[in-house]
Amino acid sequence: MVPRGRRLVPGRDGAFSLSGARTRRKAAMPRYRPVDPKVSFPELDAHVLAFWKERHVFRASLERRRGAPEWVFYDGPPTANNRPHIGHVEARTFKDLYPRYRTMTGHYVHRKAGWDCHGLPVEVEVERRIGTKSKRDIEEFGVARFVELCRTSVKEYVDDWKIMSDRLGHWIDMEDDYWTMDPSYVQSVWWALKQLFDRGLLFQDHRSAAYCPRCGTGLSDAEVALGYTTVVDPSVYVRFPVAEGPEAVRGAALLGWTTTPWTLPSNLGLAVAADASYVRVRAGGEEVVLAEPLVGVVLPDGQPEVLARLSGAEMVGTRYAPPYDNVDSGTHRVVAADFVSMEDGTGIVHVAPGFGEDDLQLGRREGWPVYKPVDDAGHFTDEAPAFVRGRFVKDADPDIIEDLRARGLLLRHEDYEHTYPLCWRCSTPLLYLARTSWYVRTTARKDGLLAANEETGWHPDYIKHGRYGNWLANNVDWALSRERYWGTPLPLWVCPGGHVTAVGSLAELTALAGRDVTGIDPHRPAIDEVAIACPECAAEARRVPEVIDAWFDSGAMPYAQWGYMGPDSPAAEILSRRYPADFIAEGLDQTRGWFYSLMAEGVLLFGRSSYRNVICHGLVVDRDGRKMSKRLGNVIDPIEALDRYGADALRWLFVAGGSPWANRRLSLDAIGEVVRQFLLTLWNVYAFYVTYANVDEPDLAAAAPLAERPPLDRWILSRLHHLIDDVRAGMDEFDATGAARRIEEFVNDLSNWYVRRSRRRFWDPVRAGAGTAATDKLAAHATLEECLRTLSLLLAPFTPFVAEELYGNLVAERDPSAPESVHLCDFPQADPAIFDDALEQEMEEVRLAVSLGRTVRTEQKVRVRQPLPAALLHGPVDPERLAPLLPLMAEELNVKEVRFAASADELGGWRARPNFRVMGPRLGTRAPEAAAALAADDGTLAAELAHGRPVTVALPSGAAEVGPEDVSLAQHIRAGWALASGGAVTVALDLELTDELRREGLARELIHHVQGLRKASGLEVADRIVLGIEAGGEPAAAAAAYRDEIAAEVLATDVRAAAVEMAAGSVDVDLEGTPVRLTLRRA
RNA sequence: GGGCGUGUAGCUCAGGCGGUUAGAGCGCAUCCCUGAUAAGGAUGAGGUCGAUGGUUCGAGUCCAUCCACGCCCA
Repeated sequence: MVPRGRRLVPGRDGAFSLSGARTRRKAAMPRYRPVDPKVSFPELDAHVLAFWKERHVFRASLERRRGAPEWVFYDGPPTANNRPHIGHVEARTFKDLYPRYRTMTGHYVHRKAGWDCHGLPVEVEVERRIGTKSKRDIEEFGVARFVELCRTSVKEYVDDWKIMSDRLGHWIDMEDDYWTMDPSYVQSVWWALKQLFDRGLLFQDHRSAAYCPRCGTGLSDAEVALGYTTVVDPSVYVRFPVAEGPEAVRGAALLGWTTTPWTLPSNLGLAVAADASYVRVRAGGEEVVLAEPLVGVVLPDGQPEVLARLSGAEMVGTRYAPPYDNVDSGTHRVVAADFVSMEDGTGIVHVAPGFGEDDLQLGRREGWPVYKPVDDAGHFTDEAPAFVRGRFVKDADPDIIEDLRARGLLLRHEDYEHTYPLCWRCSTPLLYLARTSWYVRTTARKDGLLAANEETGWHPDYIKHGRYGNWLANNVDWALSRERYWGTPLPLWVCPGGHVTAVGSLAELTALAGRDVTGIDPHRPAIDEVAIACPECAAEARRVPEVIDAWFDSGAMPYAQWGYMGPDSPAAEILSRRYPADFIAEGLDQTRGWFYSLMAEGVLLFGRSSYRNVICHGLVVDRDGRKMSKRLGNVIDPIEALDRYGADALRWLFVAGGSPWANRRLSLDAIGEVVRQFLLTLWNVYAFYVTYANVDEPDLAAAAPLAERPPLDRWILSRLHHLIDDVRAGMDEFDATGAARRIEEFVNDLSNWYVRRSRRRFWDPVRAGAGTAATDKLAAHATLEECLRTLSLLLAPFTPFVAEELYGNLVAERDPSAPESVHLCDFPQADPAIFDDALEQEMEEVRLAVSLGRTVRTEQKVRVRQPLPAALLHGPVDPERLAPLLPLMAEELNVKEVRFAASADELGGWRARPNFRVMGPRLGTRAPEAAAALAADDGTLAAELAHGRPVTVALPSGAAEVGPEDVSLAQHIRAGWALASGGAVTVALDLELTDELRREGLARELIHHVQGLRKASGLEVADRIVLGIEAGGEPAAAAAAYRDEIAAEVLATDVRAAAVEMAAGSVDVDLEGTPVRLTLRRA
């Protein structure tokens, strides 16, 4: 165990050593651990991870909030059948970010990891390995062996996930995690299913399922989706002679259309669109009925003569003669259905409920039987017409078409190209067959689901009433059963008498079975061997063969992760505290997956959704917008990316780089950019601070109170406190991206204005000796330290590693009373007393003016090292308020003074641009005319407007009055003038140079080159030197005139006009055509 | 085929309620600054804002249709 206050830190040489017992204690405050500007973030990660592990910081962060209000997070279990990819890093980033934040704001955020173990993907993975191709193969292989391999496979992949999560800094409890295959989890799911069964929400019905006749197995929806291809099928137009119906159709034939002729012997009805228009036409000597918009397509030849017209609704109830009389269902009539399309076919759809899903549901609505003269292998049974019996259905298509033609029922036959699913294993066209399935009656709770959705905070919000809301609005019952092996067994036992018994636990099963089965594995095949006596008739009941949809497992995690088995179970107390979740986060692809199963089970079992807020992030794609896949070879390995750039870079990229909702085009370069742009900028500021703080070890506690510090300090601290508010506001409304962008802007301001403008304050007194500047230096140190310290806290949830490093060095390693980790601290709270909105506004004006001044210098090709006499400033600013900030501007622009122009007119002419927001509505179509007049203005009109006087302009459509409010004014810049204008602010520079100023400029050149030489010679910042300046002409005169200033600036104890002997470094430079030789050595 | 989303500079992305001159970073070119230096600043090149049509005094923004890509569903 490492003693308190000591921790592993990297030494200067990159080696890690124990630190904490400080030996160098010169002043009131100890030195900081030196910071290498050439940081390696992956190395930083490694030692921070070691620190967290060593000190059990995650556990401590939870312990610290024990008893505090809970903020509930649920981990959506990843399917453990593949290695994690870079997209999972995004999900984990958000899963980590918000819980860390809430912990820092005073909540107890329990985080239990979970793994989704069951399901077809796992089976497929194992099948690939052992080479089985069908269910028969698996049964020959042995279900017990097969299931064992599934279990092993899951465990292997979970290890990969743990490594990735840990490396990313994702704090989640991996020790006490939940596995959906654990017996306690399975039994909790059983409890839920029994609840549903007891409430009449679990029932058996038919379901249209895709079936591969070659493999002899049903396919899951996901598998079917893999196999959509363009195929050519027969397209047949068939006559259905009307037997009885409205006048308009009597004696004609209804014209139906299908691409599956083999389903015609199973026809039970015809469907039409109620609000569409249908016509009876005479064509080629016969009369047929079809949808009006399709007449031209179906009957292109001849001139079909319209004999009658009626709506689909009027056709409902019409009876017709079916093409085959093998079925006597008494159903052969026209019904209305909303799936009838006017895009192709005839607008009259042949309905065979034994096959397609639409047909099945329509038949269910109409109370029709599920007629299916086809066996599970796709062969016609004895119920089918004699000439096709025993044959494979697809093979029978040509014979059926021929038979229809022979009997005069076929109007037309052609080829039809469309997308249709093939078996992803063997490319055989799939058949849709009605099979029995167990369902959850979610439609009975549809109102509850819709209400729960309304109360859910979706991020992004358009999911609620878009993708997800639409899905709920079209809710159908949840087809729960799967005829597979590796899954939660459906806990229903059925006796020969058809009595169904739902079993809620192994204990219940033990009671029913009359033997102790509490120790058995609740999976196939072991569970299938347990028979019970039917409670109703005492006959032997066996379990149904199905397992359940793995989505039900994952949706059960709110209660099953605790092994909840009802209000009397030991887990009831914990569930009452941790239900529902305040927050979940997963990818957009989960909309109809986990987001649904989680909400549906919550509503069905507990009457409410299982989550309050959800972050639904986009997917990661490659830089061409393509999905990342092994096949395309465009995957980014998360571990490789983490090892190369560090975890913080990836995390920051996902949070701050673009919208979380949109798909992300990701490349390794983009990650590197984050490092340079954000992390290195922050690191440079940090390294800068530590370097100078270590030179003279200031006593920060003695710094002047804020009100007495310079405006620059008050400005950055006001910005800092506004930042705190902004970050909190963003995080509270799940807008981490907005919060991160505010932080980015702040770090930019801190680095490129605060530090840039404060640099001298950190070292001047070191060189000049203590004096009046000492107070100012202390203020600078205290201010920058506060900024960095606060940033470490603000950044802790976002970039936990670099935040830990900053906090450790700046706080924890110096103050034994402070928490040892930034993640054990409270999130900062803004102090409104520090806000100074006026100052922030004024600083913006000054920065704009500086930018304009730089523009002038660039345009005039006058380098910044050359001092100029004055800058002239004009704009809608308050000179008095701006006055304290002018020294900043003078220094940055290297001018002797900044003055305000008495009037803008002395700087240049005016230009007025139309302000359409005002002028547009007022002048309407004449606005463009007025704009043209202003564009043609020579400055006269603009000058009037600039002085607040309205003008009358002559327009082609007549005179119009234009007032100052109709325009925005800017200075007009004439070529050759040393002046620049942006918005209403104008800056001019006085370019008149005296010999005096020229010499000062040369002195600054000399200083510049000496500083470069110092560095090139390997000197430390505080080393004193002896300097030799060999020059002639003006540079020599400048060196002589500014000897003391140069000496002070470059820390020279001696400045000579000759070469320094034993020089540590020398350089030859050219100053305005005069050669100069500089030499120096340590004093 | 349907639903939802996305499409803005070579690349990654911003662009409250419509306001006419569309921005940032990276990359490129030129210049500048610099004891924070593998940073920073200025200027420039680079855009038919996916396409077409419409509404409006005015459209990247609103409407319609279409195209491409992604996800989900068939």
